[in-house]
Amino acid sequence: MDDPGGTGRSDGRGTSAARPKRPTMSDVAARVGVSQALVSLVFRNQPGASADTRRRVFRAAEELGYRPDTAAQLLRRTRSRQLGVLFTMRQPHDVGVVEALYSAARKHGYTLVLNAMVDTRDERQAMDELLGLRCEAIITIGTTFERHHPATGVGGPFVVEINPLTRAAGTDVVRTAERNGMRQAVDHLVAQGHRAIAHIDGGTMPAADDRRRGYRAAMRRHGLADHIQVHPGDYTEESGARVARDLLARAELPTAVIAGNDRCAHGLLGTFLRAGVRVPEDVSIVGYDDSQLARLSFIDLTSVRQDAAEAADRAVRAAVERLDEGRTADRDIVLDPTLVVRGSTGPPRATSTPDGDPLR
Amino acid sequence: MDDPGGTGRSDGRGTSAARPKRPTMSDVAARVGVSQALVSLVFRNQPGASADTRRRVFRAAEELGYRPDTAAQLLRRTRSRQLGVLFTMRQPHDVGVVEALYSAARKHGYTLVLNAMVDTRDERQAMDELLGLRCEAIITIGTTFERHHPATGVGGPFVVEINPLTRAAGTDVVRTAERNGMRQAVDHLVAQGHRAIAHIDGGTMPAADDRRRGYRAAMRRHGLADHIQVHPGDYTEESGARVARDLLARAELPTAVIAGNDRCAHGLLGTFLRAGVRVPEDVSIVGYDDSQLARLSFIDLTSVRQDAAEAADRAVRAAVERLDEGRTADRDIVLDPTLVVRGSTGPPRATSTPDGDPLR
DNA sequence: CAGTACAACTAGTACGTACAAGTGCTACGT
DNA sequence: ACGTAGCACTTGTACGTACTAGTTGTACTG
Repeated sequence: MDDPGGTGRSDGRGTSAARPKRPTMSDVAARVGVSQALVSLVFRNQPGASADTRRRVFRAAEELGYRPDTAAQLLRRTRSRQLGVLFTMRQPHDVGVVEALYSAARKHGYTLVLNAMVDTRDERQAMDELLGLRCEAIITIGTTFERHHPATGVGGPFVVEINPLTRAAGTDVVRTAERNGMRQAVDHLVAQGHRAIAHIDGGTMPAADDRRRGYRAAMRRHGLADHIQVHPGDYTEESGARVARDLLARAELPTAVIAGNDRCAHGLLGTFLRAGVRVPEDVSIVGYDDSQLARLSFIDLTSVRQDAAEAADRAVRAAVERLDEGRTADRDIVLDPTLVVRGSTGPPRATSTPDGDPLR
Repeated sequence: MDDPGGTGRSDGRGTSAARPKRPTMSDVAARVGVSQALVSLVFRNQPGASADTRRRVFRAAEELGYRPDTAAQLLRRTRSRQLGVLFTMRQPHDVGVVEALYSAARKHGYTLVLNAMVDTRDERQAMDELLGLRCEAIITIGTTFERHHPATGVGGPFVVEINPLTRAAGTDVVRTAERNGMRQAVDHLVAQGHRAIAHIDGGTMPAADDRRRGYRAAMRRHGLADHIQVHPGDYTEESGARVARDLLARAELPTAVIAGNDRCAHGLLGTFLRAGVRVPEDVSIVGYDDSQLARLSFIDLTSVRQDAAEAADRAVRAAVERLDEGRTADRDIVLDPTLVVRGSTGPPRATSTPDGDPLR
C-alpha cells in the first residue's frame, strides 16, 4: 500500500517546495459532481453524456488545469495508436520526411514518437525505447534496420522502412525507383550533349547501390559505356569536395557529374567554384533528393526529386494497412522520382574540339 | 470488467491473425516460479534477490521476449525521470544540441522525449504531448516559449530554454554571451585592418537583438560608429543571398560582413563567389554558431562558436538542480563563445587607397 | 537456547484511465 | 396500466508496474 495515511503530501524528498499533484479525472468528476467514467466518456468524445454535462466537464477541467495522462491511457487502452520513428537528423531530406510524417500520422489518427539515432546511442537502444512505449509500428528513415532485433519476431511491432540500407524480409519498404531517377538524370545530360558523365556513388549509404547501377545502365543504354566513371564517395559534402579535388588534378574534367545526393553535390559544386571551375559552363552537376539545399538560389542544383511528403504518407498508410486492415503480406512501395532541372546543368563545354571559345 | 471469460483471445477486430499478447512481469515470474514483485526488483537492480535468481529471471525474460512496459512504469513510478525536448530541425546548430542532450540526460539518469515543432503543429500541441507523458521538465531549443501556456503556472513542469527568443520569468535560460561573441568577431576583423564592417542581423530570430547590439557596441568601441551598417535578414541562406545581391548593386562593398548565423553567411558567401567576388580577398565573412557548415573545406567560415554540447549539458544540469536539488530561483546561464578563425577572413582589400594590389 | 539480524522473498495495493455491464429515469406505444 | 426503448449516468475492474509492509528461513550473538 502506497503512502498510507497520506503522509506523502510532504514534497518528494526535498525537491521544490510542495509541488501540488496534478489533477486527475476523478478530481474533475468530483468538481462537476459526476463519476470518473463519465468524464472519461466526455474526453473521448463518446456518446452517453448530455451536451450540458460535456460543457461543465470541460469547464471544470480547464479550471483545475487537468490534462489526460498519456501513460495511463496507454496502459489501459487496447491500442496505443502510436507510431515510432527512428531517424538521424543528418540528411536534410530525412528531416523533411519526419516533418511530413506528423501530418500523415495525424490524418490516420496516430501519434508519432520520435527517436533520434545519435552516435552515442545504438539502434537497439532506440528501438527498445520505442517498443517500451507500445508503438504499434516503427518507421525507420534511411537507416539500417537490424533485422535480428529480438522484438522483430512474431508478435513484434510492424516495421516500415523508408529508403532503407538493405531490404529486409518481414517489413514493408518505401523507396525510390533509383534507376529511374538516374536514367532521368543521364537522359537530361545526354540530351544537352554530354557524353563524359561521371558519378560519385554513395558507398554504403542507403540506395547507393541502386543509384550506381542505374547510372551504369543508363550510360550503356546511350552507348556511353566507355565513359562510365564511378568515383567512391558517400552522402556528405566532404566526399564531394574530395572528388572535386581529385578531378581537378586530372588532365581533363568530365563535362558532367551526377552526385550521390545533394550534400555531395554541394561539396562538389563549392569546391569547383572555389577553384575557378564554372558551373554549368565548365561542368554540369546533378544532385539527388531535391532537398532545401538544391533550391537555394546560389546553389540552384538540378536534382532528382524524392517527394518527402509522399514517402511519409505511403509509409504511414503501409502501417495502417497492417494495423487496421489486416494485411500480412510484405509490401514494397516504389515511388517514381522526378528530375528537377535548375541552373547547375547546361550544354557541355567544347571538349578538345577545335571550335573556339568553350564558354557560353 | 474487461474480457470476461477470456473471449478476447480472438484477434482484435480483424487486425492481423492472432497477435500474441506481449509478456508481462507476471509471465516471467511464473516461468521462474517467483513473485512478480521479485522480478520487478531484479529489473530495477535493487537489492533483495540472490545472484542465482537474478540470472534465472533474466534468462526467462529473454526466452519470453519480455521487455518492461514504459507506460506502466511511468504510471506507477513516483518520478518519470523524463525530460521533454521542443525543437525545430531547421538549424544545424539545434540539431547538434539535440544530439548532445541525449548523453547529457543519460548522465543524470534521465530519458529524453523529443517533440519537433513543425509548421502544421503549434507549440501548444507539442507541449501538451510532452506534459501528457509526464515530463518533469521541458527543454526548448531556439524557440519562442509561450509563457502563458496553461500548464506553466505553479506546479507545472520546469522549463529550460536554450537560446530563446525572449527571456521569460519562471524559466531557466541557457544562452550565449552574444555581445562577447560579436566583440570577438569585430575585434578580429579590426585587428586585420578592417573598418567597413557590415552586419546582417537576424530580425526576429533568437538572440538576433543581442547580436546586433553587440555589433554596434563593438564598432563604437573601435571608433567605427560611422561604419556601422546593419542589413535586415534572418537565419536562412536566402537572406544572406539577398543581402549579397543588395551589396553588389552598390558602388562599394564593405570589406567585411558579419552574418547573423552560419546559414546566412553561407548564402552570402555562395552568392559572392558566384558573382566573382573573392572571399576573403575582396570581402571577409564571419558566421555565427560554428555549425558543421562552417567547417566544410570549401566554405571554411570564420565563425563564433557556440558549444552545443556545453549548452546541452548546462540545460540538463539546470533541470536537475530544480528537480533533484530543490533550487527554486531562476537561473540565467550565459556561455562564453569563442571565435574560430578560418579561411573566410583576411586582411581587407585596399579600398580606394592608392597603394597597389588590393589582393593578398 | 532464546533472541536478534539479515537475506530472500511474497502480499497487497495504488498509479490514472478505459471499457463492459449495469441502473435509474423518462417517454412512448399498445 | 404495463412493457420497452433509449438516454444519461454509475459501478466495478483491469491494464502492468513500483513500492510498502510483511513473512519466512537461516545464521549468528551472548
